[in-house]
Amino acid sequence: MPDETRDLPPPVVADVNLVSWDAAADAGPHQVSMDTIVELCKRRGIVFQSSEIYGGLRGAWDYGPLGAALKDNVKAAWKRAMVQLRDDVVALDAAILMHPRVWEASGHVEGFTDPLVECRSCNRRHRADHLQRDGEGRLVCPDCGSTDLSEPKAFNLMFRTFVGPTEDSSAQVWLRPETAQSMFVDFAHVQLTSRQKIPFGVAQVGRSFRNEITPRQFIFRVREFEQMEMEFFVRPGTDEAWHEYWIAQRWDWYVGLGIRPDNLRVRPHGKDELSHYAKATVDLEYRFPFAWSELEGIANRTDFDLSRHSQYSGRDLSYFDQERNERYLPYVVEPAAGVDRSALAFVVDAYHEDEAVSAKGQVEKRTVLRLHHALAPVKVAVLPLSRNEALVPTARAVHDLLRPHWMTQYDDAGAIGRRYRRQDEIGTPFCVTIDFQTVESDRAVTVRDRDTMAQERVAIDRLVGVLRERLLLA
RNA sequence: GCGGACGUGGCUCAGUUGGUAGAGCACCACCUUGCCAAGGUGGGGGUCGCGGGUUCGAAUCCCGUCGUCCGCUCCA
Repeated sequence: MPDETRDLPPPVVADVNLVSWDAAADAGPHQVSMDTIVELCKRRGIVFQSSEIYGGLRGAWDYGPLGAALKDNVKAAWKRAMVQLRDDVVALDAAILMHPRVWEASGHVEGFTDPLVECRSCNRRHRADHLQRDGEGRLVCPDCGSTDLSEPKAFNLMFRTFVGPTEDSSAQVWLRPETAQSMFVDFAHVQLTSRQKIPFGVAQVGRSFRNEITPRQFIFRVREFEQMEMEFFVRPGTDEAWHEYWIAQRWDWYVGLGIRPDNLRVRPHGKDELSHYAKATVDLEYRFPFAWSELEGIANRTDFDLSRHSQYSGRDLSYFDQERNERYLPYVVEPAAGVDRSALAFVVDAYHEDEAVSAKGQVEKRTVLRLHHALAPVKVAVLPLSRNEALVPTARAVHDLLRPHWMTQYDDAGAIGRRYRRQDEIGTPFCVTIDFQTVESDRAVTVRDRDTMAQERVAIDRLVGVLRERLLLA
């Protein structure tokens, strides 16, 4: 007798903020403007425009030293939660270039390259060359009969390139518009070699490319971006429960990394909004300064993808469930997140302006990025109280002590208060300060907390241990 | 894609009716202070997004182009 609950998810303990779509709720209050975020990112070398000295390229952005570290941290946190801490998800790192037939099977070639018109009455899209015309030669919508159609447009949202030296059509390939397809195409191979049983998932972080008509909102909508996608293969009939499960899991991931729940919501897609492959989709949305916008889509893709790839490749991608003694084509639940969007949301949510009392006793504005420790680009800054020659060698030694453990910065330029502010602005959780007492008597340093600005004196011998305890790295 | 606005040193901006660019902050050096930013002195850095045109002469006028923002559109 098979255990009927074996392939079901654990119960969902949901405090998920399920909301229905409400356009009126669109204009929420924002603590910080996008301009401020963009300016901070540019000024501190976190993110700036690609190819800027040539005038820039639309929809392409470069991550500077701190941004690269932030982005790496986001991806690492995702892989840790999705793969490392789980028995039932394995990783994949597949090629961006894939056999062109993949995109025929997936529906992307059809959907992306034909001249399409959109009906302004019923919002359906149709191939312009398949429509009838009325007596006056106007195209007619086959669904509602309206002639109010948009001009035909080539929806060429995939980037095209060529393998090999010749640019003939047989050499044409696409840059992938999503990472998901490699998980489907490689499904059987990964399942076999990893000895996974359904339910299980395949996770991948990687670049995708979409020739968006209108890149917008800084790094929110771009043409080259990174995705964190996981395809979770389940037995048909258990898909809806797993869908709920993953919605809750993904919610917890963002909240666990510091996103305020008030700024996060789950928006189920309406029927008209569903993709061709999906039975149900929800968007996990963040309240960006410009609008509530999608961070991640969590879709029930059914067996659409495996079925299509079985059909197009001629390979049987069904799965034999030994325990149930039955063969079936697995259903797929897919949490698909954007790295760039998440990074942006983490920065926006972490941005705070508070007040601090200056050396002169005046209340001054302080900008602080309250990033989760796991996401902060720099974990510890080492600051000698001054550049005095009595302090510098010890400060350097302390820095050398810490840098094997974490990403650190050493800074001795300018007043100590200014250096604290610099670190606050990039979200460094702790500053370690070396003063005269350190070298003259107690061999201890002060550890200063980013959020409270409180300081504690810690012996250098205990420093690594204390910081390890304080740093919440996952 | 359409309409509007904009594009001056790393950042934020000023540049009068066209005559070959300034400020604050930042940065660097030195001095000073030394636990929560912007004290002193000195210094580097821009030819005004890019290309073309008008003009004796353009950051300043015109055209094109690239890019940014807003609205609409689009958004697998």
